[in-house]
Amino acid sequence: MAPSEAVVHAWTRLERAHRAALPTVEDRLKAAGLPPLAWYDVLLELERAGAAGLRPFELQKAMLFTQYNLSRLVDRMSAKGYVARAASAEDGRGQLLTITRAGRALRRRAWPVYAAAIDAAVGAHLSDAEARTLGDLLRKLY
Amino acid sequence: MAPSEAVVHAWTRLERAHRAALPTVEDRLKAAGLPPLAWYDVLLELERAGAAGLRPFELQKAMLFTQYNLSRLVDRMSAKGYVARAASAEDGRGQLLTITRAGRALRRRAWPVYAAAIDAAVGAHLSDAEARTLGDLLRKLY
DNA sequence: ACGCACTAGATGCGATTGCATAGAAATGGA
DNA sequence: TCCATTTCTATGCAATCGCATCTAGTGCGT
Repeated sequence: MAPSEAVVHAWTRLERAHRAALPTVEDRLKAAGLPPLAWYDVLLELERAGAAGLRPFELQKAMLFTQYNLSRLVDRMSAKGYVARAASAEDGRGQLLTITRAGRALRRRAWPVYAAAIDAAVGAHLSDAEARTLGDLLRKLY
Repeated sequence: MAPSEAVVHAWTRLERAHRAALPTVEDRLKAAGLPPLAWYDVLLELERAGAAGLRPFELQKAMLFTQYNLSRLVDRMSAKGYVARAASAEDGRGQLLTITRAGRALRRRAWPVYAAAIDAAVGAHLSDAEARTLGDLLRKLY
């Protein structure tokens, strides 16, 4: 109930680190004429899912997105032709999302920009060992 | 330019940890009838600044907020009577923001809820030593 | 088969964000 | 001093988010 000072500090810095790093990445993507980060994440998940595709609710849980935000994000992405929506075979309510060829191309094109941005936002500040420790600790939070 | 795998993992987990923790905190504040987290941060900064107050651009840099978002946040907060806007004495363009009595009261009232939320989102998952290490590593990112 | 609670997903509407730009005052030369 | 540049803050407008709710299917108990 009453967090220790170390916990409060960790929280505060999580907030600030995120507020510093995210715009760095988003700005670089935008500067390269690429869509926002969330689009990349969706494409990556769908690409990993392969031909089997993913249901929106699975994507939602994987990405920790709200239901309505994912619904609209998929709207935008399918309007641009990066993801395909098909009726689910097993569930009459549901859909099955798959990445399109254009989606794969976009993800491939975005990766170098994204990678450079990650390096600028994170890699430039930490040694590899530190990055590993940081990742391990953050993993415990969710 | 090409981040190591450890760096990419750290980035990914930073994103996810933040997406998990932030809604936890925001939801609890809302459930208690309190305003969003950003309001708390503003009140805290202004309270620390004391009677001298802070200029909007100082607050903006301290909080890593965009200029227009801070401008509008201050609009809302001063409309509710939590912060006071006064013309700056030294700079004819600028303002001087101070926290009001009501603002201090709100912050005091919000803290127990916020503290419990931080503990749920962070403290529950980490030992104190881990929290300290995490805080130190995150500090390097900004 | 029926009724009912639950899940999947979409959507109207108001609030907030992001972008671009405006306006007004300070600052730094020539 | 005068002009150009930069800094500080606000704002119109479009895009996105958050909330509440809706529709359609599913699945279970009887």
